[in-house]
Amino acid sequence: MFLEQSGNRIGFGEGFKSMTINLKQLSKLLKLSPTTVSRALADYPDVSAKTRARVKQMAIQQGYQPNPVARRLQKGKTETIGIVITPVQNYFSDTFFIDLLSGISNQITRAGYELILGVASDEEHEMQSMRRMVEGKRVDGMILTLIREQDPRVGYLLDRDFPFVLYGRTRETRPYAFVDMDGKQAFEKACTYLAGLGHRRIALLNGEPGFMFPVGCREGYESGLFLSGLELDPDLIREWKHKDPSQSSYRWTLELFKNDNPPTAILFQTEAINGIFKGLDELNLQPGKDVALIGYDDLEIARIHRPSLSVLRPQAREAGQRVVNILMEVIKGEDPGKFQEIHQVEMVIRETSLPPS
Amino acid sequence: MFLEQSGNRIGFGEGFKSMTINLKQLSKLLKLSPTTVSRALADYPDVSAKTRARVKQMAIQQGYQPNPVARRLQKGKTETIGIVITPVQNYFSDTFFIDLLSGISNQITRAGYELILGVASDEEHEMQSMRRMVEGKRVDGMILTLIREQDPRVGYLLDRDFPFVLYGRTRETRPYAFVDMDGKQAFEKACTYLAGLGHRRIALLNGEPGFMFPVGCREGYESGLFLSGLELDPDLIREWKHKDPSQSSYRWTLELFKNDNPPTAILFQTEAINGIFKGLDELNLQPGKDVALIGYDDLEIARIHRPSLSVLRPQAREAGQRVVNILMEVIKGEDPGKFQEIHQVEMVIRETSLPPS
DNA sequence: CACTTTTCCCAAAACCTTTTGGAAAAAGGA
DNA sequence: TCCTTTTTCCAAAAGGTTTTGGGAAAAGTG
Repeated sequence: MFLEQSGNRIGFGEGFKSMTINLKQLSKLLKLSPTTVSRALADYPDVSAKTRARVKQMAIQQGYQPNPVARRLQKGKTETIGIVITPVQNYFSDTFFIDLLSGISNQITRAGYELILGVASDEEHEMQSMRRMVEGKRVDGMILTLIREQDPRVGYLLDRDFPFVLYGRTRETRPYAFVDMDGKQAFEKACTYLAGLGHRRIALLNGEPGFMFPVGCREGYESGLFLSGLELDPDLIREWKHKDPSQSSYRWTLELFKNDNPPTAILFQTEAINGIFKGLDELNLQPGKDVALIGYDDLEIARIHRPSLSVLRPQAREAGQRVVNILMEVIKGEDPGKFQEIHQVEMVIRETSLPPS
Repeated sequence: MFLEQSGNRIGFGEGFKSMTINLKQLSKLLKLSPTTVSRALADYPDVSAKTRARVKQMAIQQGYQPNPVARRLQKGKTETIGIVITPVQNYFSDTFFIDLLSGISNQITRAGYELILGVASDEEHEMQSMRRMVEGKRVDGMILTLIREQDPRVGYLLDRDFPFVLYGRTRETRPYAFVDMDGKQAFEKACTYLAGLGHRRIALLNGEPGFMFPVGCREGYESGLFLSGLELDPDLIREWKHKDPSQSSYRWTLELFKNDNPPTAILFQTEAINGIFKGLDELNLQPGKDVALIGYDDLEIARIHRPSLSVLRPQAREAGQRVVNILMEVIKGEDPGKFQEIHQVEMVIRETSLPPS
C-alpha cells in the first residue's frame, strides 16, 4: 500500500465537478490523523485547543462537511424522520397544514436531521409507505397526522416499539406521545361565547367522525350547550359521512334553514366557508347580522372576507415544532407516555359573531 | 479473529426490538459468502440459478432488506432527491400542488429513491435549504418549483453541474431540463375561444410577473387577442405587484367594472375565484350570464360551484412523474438540454363561458 | 487424457465516518 | 533523577453493503 489511494491532489478545487473534500484529505492537509480531525471537530477534550482551532479553521476554509451517509452508517442512525401525507378533502387548504409542516421542517433541520415525505392516495398506501420507511430502516422516527379513531398505524408502530409522535390522538390504551389541539375546549368556548351573546339555536357542521378531531369538536359543542343550559337538537348537527359526494356545506346550510326553528349561529371548520356563505346568500341571510358564524382554522379567507370571519385559531407552526422536539426525546429513549400535550386554541373575534338580531 | 463479531444467534427474531437481519447473518444461514448472496439478489449472471432461487427465497422468508445507508455509502449515491417548497400565496391551495407532489413522490418511490423536503419561508431560506442539501451531499438531484424570471437557484446549480429539473422555466441561456405547462397556449386558447363566442372586451387578472408563469399567461392572452383581431386595452389587465396587500381579486373586479367600457369576460387563475364572485355579486352581475369566466387550474371549487367554472386544466400529477423520470436521466449523466418538455393544457368548458348577452 | 472454457463462488477492498483502546510525550511530584 | 499523572495524538476496528479480481471446480474440446 505505497500508492495514494485517492485525493493526493492538494491544489484541487477549480474545475472539478465535485469540489467537496473528505476527512482523509482534510487530515492530510493538516498533517494530522483522521481520528484527530474528527475529534477536533466534535469538540472532544482530548485534542489541544490549539490544534482544535487550526482544524476548525481549515475545515471552514476548505468547506469540509462530513459525508452524512458515512456518518449515519457509523452512528447506526439515519438522522431522518418520516411523514406520510394524504390529500384528504381540503386538508391542505391554505395555510393550516403548510404551517404545521413548516414548523416540523424547520425544527428537523435545526436538529441536523432530514424530513422524508411520502404522499399516499389512501389509507392502504399510507400504511405501505410507512412500512417502507420503518422496515426499510430509512427513518429513526415517524410523525403521524390526520389520525383516525381506530388507527392501524399506531398499533403497528407500538408493536415494534418504533419511535413516533402523533399530531392528534386516537383510541389506544398503551401510552404514546402526541401533540393535539384542544378541539373540545375550542368548540366549547365558541359555543358558550355564542350562548352568552344570547344565541339559543346553535348549529354544528362537523367533519367525518371516523377521524379523531371532529369527535372532540362535537364533544366540545355538546359540552358548551350543556354549560349554557341549552338543549341539544340533532336537527342542528351535520356530520360528514364517509364518501358521500352529495354532502356539502352549501347543501347543509340550505337544509338547516328549512327547519321550523332555524339556527341563529353556526360552528364549522373554516374550509366550509364558501358553501356556507353561498347558502346564506341564496337564503337572503346576512352573515354576522342574521346568522353568527365561527370557524375553526384561521385561513386567509377568514381574514379578508367581508364581513371577516370570527375563528378559532390553532397554532400550527408551534405544534409542529413541539412534535419534532418530542420525537427527538422519544428517539433518545425517553418514555413516550411522558409526552402528551394538548394545546389550547385561541378564539379571534371578528365581525361574524354578533348577538342574535 | 476467531470470535464471531456479531449475529451468531441463529434463532433470533422473537422479542428483539429490531427484527431485521443483515447480509452477513443471511449469508450465514445460507452457508454462502456475503458476496454471493449480494450478487444473487442483484441477479448477477455468475451465480447459479439454483442458489439464486435459494437465496431469494431465504431473503423473503427472513424479511431481509439491504441497509439503505450502507448501500448508499458503497454506491456513492444518496438515492435521495430534494425539493424545497415555499408557502407562497395560495400556491398550496386545493389539489394543484398536492397533485404535483403526489406524482413526484410516487415516481420517486418507484425508483427506490427518497424525497426529502425543505420548507422555506422566503427566497433566502429557500436558497439556504437547497445549499444544505447540495453541499451537504444529501441528495443526488433537485426539483425546483415556483420558478422566477431571474432565478438564482438555477445559476447556482448549473455552476456546480448539479443535476436538477425545473417545474417551470426561467431566463437562462445555458441548457437545463424542465417540464412546464404551456400557459401561453392555454391562455391563447381560452382567449380565442371567448372571442369566438363574440366577446370583445376580455380582461386578465394575472399573477406576479416576477414569477415566470404569469409571463406566459400574459403572452398567451395578448396573442389570443391579436389572433382574434382584438386590441389590447391596458385597463383590462391587472397584475399582482410584489407584496402590495391592498390588491385582491375582489377589488380588481370592482375596478374593472368602473370602466366606461367594462369587460364581458375575465381570464384568471382559479384561486382568485372567491374574490371575483364576491365582486360580481356586489355589482349584481351574474357569473356566466353577464360575465364569462375561465380560470386556470381545475380546483375543486370550480367543479362544485354553481354556476360551475370553465377552466384550463393542467395535468399536475403527470407532470410530476415526468419531472422525476427526467431527473433520473440527468442523474445518470444524460444531457439536461435534451429534456425540455412543454405540456399542453386542456380546456374544460362548463357553465361560465357563454356568449355575451 | 490434456488443455481450454465456462460456471460458480468467495476473500478482500472500498465507500467515509466515528469510536475504541492505546501509546508517546509532556508535565507534575518525590 | 525516577515514577506517576495528564495531555495529546493516532492505528485499527466497526458499521453493512457492493465491486474487484481472482480461484477452484466442472464442463467442453481436441
